[in-house]
Amino acid sequence: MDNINIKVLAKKLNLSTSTISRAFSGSTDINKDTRERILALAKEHNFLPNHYASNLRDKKTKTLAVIVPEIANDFFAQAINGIEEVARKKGFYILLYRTDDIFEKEVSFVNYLNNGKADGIIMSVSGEANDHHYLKALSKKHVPVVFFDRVYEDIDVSKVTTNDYDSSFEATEHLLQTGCKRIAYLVVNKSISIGKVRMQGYLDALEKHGVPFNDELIIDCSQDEKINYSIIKSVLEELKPDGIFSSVERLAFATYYVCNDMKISIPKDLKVVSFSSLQIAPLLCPALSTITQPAYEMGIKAATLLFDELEKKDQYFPKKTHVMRSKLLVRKSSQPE
Amino acid sequence: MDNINIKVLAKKLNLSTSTISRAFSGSTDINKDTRERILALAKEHNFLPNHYASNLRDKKTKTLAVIVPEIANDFFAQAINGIEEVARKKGFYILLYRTDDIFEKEVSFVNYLNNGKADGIIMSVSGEANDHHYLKALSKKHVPVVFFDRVYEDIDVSKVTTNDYDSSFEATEHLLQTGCKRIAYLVVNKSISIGKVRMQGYLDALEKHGVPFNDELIIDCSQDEKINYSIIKSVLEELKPDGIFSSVERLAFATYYVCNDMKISIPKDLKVVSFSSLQIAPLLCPALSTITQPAYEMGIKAATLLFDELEKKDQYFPKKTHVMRSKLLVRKSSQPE
DNA sequence: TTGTAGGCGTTATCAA
DNA sequence: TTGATAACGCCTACAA
Repeated sequence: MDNINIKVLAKKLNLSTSTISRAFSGSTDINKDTRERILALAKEHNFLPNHYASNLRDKKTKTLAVIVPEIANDFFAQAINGIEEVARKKGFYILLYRTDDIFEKEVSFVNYLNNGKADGIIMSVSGEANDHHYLKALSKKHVPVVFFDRVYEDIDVSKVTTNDYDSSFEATEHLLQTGCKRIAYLVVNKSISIGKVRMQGYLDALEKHGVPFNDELIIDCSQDEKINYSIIKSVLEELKPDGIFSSVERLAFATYYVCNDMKISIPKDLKVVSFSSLQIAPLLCPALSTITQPAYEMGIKAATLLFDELEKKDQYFPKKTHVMRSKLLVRKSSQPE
Repeated sequence: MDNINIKVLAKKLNLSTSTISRAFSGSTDINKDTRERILALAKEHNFLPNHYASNLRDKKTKTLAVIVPEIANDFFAQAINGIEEVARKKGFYILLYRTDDIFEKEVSFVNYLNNGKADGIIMSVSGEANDHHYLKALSKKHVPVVFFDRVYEDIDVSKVTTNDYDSSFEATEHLLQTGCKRIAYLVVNKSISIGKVRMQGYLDALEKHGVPFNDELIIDCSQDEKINYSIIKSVLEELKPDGIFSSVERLAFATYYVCNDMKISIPKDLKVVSFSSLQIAPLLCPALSTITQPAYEMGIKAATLLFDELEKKDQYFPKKTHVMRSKLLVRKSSQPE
């Protein structure tokens, strides 16, 4: 019994395919007994209606595409958990895609989604704000998109972000108050929006406190951990900053490794604060001061916005930008002696 | 221009739908110019063949389902990375599902996959070895399955595991050699296979070294972090172990938190070793001794086995069990003074 | 090299 | 309450 479908069931029960179909659709237009007979036989044969065939008919995939730069990162892992939570309640499934922060991968995946593969997309973007026609094509097809955390400003979709500017400002100010004079800003790609916004908070805090801005201390890192290690190593050797403000978690880790090897003591010789949603930040050596975003809640919110939009497919849906609060958690790595 | 499909393209170009279809299938039975005209127009309209319709015809979804207990965990995150790597090269996509270690979720998702939703399944299981007919139903439909890390022994599918017994034995022996006399074994569900195997290594090491086994020191924890915290706290208060061997990463973290709060010094008062693929284990306070599994490679291997099986769909495919090596990495948390 | 026609499995519409 | 039929978009024999 290999290929089971409603036709086969119909024949076995001397019913029509439409009746079988109704047994699964929760329709009320069906006799209770009939339904039960059908479901019993279906169960016996482990039958469920073919998802792809149903989709072909109603153009509903019950699938959400989630696009993130990386997975092995507590922020995204928790955000995905939040998205999944909501999706599951709605009976939706998650198609996951990782871009490794490579813009081309993002484009190719989004294009792939362009023909009915998913009902909606939740993404944290990976590129710079230049050519986004691939995203505009989606909106023509009424595939709703929600950005979270990393967004393209020029695209009119709902967005879930955190108050990065404020947090960056606060973190930088905190470092200055602990006595730092030379704070390096670590960033992966300073021209994408998230790098820019976070940097602006840093810059403005410096200005407010009358600390001259030093271009050298903006450290543009890469995707490659080894390269980052050597970049940071030479920064510490040559520029001798007394504070590090990292816009991305893994650059803080790289800093820790370099400091371990160079016997630089955190926080005595160097204070470190980083954007990070690492749950075990308090367990690091020393405990890492973080700007922690409500990752799980952001996932929930992004998914909720997406479903709101999906459920009002026909009407115009005003795009919303939801800004959540991140928190500066001062720990040992940035404490004054 | 909302609904674009091959019919529309055909009409615009005065061609038949079959010709359009051929332009996308890489068929050679088509004039180069014709193909280019078609592809050009398609691109202009951002058209790609509808995945669901194609699937309905060829019964190929180009989708892999991945089922894991949790996502916010370096082991699984890295394994997923490995799976995705292979999948992407084959042009496949990943449908991700998280069970939270709840058996019912696993069953319901597997059942859902039972009707042509995915071409294959890679999973790390969440239940005990009892009723597995829901998995057997899959094999009847020739949906290949590969287990990784957490497996059901009684199901005949390919498996990718690590030498957990040896590593547990080695880790326990290591703790004994550093002078531990009372080693507690932390486990989440001691009756599932992975808990059992890891425990056996622990037991045998104790026996080899003539240390009497104490039932009290097998600590069965839960899914809930707060509950785990209090379980571990009372264990440390009342049973006063001098060593902890944790079969699961998050129980080691819980131990760290408890020790921080109770001012128990690791490794002086308590030595800790844990299964964990946490990449920043060396940065913890103190650096955590781990049994580290080759998570990424396991993902690669699992996906490769699955594709091997998919590509030989018609022939009989002998199920393979691939055992990879995990490594005991001794760090500060289990060092003798 | 291109076109015609039938069917993949389901469901909505309409009729009985 | 149930059944017949057409259609979703695509692909593949087969025919031209």
